[in-house]
Amino acid sequence: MPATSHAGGEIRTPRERARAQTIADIIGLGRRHLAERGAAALSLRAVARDLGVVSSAVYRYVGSRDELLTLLLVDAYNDLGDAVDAAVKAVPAEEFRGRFAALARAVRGWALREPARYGLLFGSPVPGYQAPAERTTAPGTRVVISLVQILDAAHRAARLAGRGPSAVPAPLAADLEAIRRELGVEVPDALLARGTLVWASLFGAVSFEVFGQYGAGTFSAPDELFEHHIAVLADLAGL
Amino acid sequence: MPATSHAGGEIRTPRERARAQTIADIIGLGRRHLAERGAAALSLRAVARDLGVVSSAVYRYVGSRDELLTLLLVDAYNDLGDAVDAAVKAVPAEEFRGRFAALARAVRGWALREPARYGLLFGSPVPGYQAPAERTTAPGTRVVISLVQILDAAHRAARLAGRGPSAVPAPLAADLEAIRRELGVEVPDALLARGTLVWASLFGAVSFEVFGQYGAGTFSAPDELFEHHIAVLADLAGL
DNA sequence: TGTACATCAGTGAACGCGCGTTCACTGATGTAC
DNA sequence: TGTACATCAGTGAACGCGCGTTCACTGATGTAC
Repeated sequence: MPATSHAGGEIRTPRERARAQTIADIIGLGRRHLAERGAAALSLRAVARDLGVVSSAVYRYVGSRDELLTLLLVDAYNDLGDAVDAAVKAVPAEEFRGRFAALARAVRGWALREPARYGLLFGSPVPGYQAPAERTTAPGTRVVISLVQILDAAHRAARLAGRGPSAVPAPLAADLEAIRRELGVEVPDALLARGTLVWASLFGAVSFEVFGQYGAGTFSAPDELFEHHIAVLADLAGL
Repeated sequence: MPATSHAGGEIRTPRERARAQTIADIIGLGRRHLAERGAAALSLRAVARDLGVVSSAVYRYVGSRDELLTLLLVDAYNDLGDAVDAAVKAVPAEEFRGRFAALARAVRGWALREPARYGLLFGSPVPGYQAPAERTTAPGTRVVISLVQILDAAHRAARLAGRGPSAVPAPLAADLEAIRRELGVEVPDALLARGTLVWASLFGAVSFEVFGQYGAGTFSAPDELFEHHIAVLADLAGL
C-alpha cells in the first residue's frame, strides 16, 4: 500500500501508472498460468520469468504466492460476476424465467471458456491455501445474490409458484430467515430452500460437464442437455 | 507383473504375501497423504519416507507417481461405491424412494468423511494427470449405475411418475437411447434426462458443502438442508 | 531552475527445501537339480 | 537334503529440476527546498 495512492483510486504519477500496469500484467500472467497448469502449480517464479524480471522483483508487487492466489480468486469471481450480470440485464426485468436461464447460460459459458479458473472457484480447495474471507466473500457471492434477487423479484410480482411442502424444519427455517434478513429479501422458506438446491444443482451440472464427469462421448449434445436442465430447474425454482 | 502371480488372485509364497502387503501399505499411506495435503501434493518420496524405505524402492511396486494416483483413484471410487451399495441394499428393494435417499446420504456421508478423496474424484482435475479410462471407468460409474437402477426398478414397477414435458430434443434423445442400451434399462427419455440432472444436483449439493461454497456459518443445520434436498430431488426424479 | 536527498524498481546471489526418476550395487529369499 | 543359480527387495548416490523467500546492492525516478 503506497502512501501516494489517492482516494477514489485515480492514478497520478507515471510511476504509479507503471506500477498499476505491472500489477495488471502480473494478474494477467497469473491468469494464464492458472489456465495452463492449474492453481496448485501457480508459481511466482514462473510469473516473474514471463514478466521478464528476476523472481525477487515480483515481491515489490505481491507479498507472497498466497496473495497472488487471492488476487486471482477475486479477479475470477468478478469476471464471472460481470458475465452473469451482463447476461441477466440483457433480459427484461419481468421475464423472470428468462433471466434465470440467462444466468445459468452465463455461468456455463464462462466455465467452459475458463475451466481452470472455474476449477479454482468451484473445484477442490487449493491445498494449504485459505482464502481470506474479508476480500473474497463479496465477489464470491455475486452469482447467488443475483439468483436470489431474480427469485425475490418474481415473488414480489406474485409470479413465484410454491409447489410441494411449504413447511421446513425449525433449524433450517432459522438459517433461511437469517439469509432473508442479510439480503433484504422476502422469498418464503420453502421457495428459498428450493432456490438453494437450484443454485447447487446449476453448479453441479456445470461442474460435471467442465470436470468431465459425464464420460467422454456420453453426451454428444451437451447444449441440449443443459437447456433441458435449465427448464427443469426453472420449474423447480417456481419460475 | 510378476510371472508367479496366479489366476484368481490367490497369493501363495511368503514373498508374494509380503509384496501384496507392501502395495496395500503404499495405497494406505497414499490415502493419508491425499487426505492431509491433497492430490497435487502427493509425492512418491513422501510415501517412501513414511514407508520407512528409500525413495527408489517404491519403484519396485508402482511404476510412477501417476500410476499411484490411478491406484488411489480406483481405490477411492470403490470405497465410495461400496458405501453406496451397502446403504442401498439395506433398504428393501421396493422402497425406491428410500433407496434413493440412502444412496444420497451415503454419498454425502462418505464425502464429509473423506473430503480430499472426494475432491480427487469430483473436484478440479489434477493438473498434468490424465486418468486411464480403461482402469477408471468401471469403478467410476458405480454410483450412477446404482442410481439409474433404482429409477429403472421403479419404472418397471410402474412407480416412476413422469411429470412435465415428456418430449426431448432429437440429439439428446439419441444420447439417452445409447445410455439405455448400455445399461440395459428402460427408463423413458424425460425421466432419464431428469435422472441425469438429479445425479448432477446431488453431487452439486455435496460439493458445495464439502468444498465450503456455502459461506462459513450460513447453514447451521446442514443435515436438515440436505434432507430437504433429498426430498425435492426424489420428487424431481419421479420417485 | 538546480541541487540534495528520499523513494522506489529491479538485480543477483544465496538459503534450504522437495521433487521424480535412473542406476549399479548388496543381500536375502526362493527354485531346480 | 544340499548345493548352484536366479530372482527379487531394498540401498545409496546421483542427475537435473523447480520452488518461496530474504538480503544487500545499484541505478533510475521523483520530491523538497
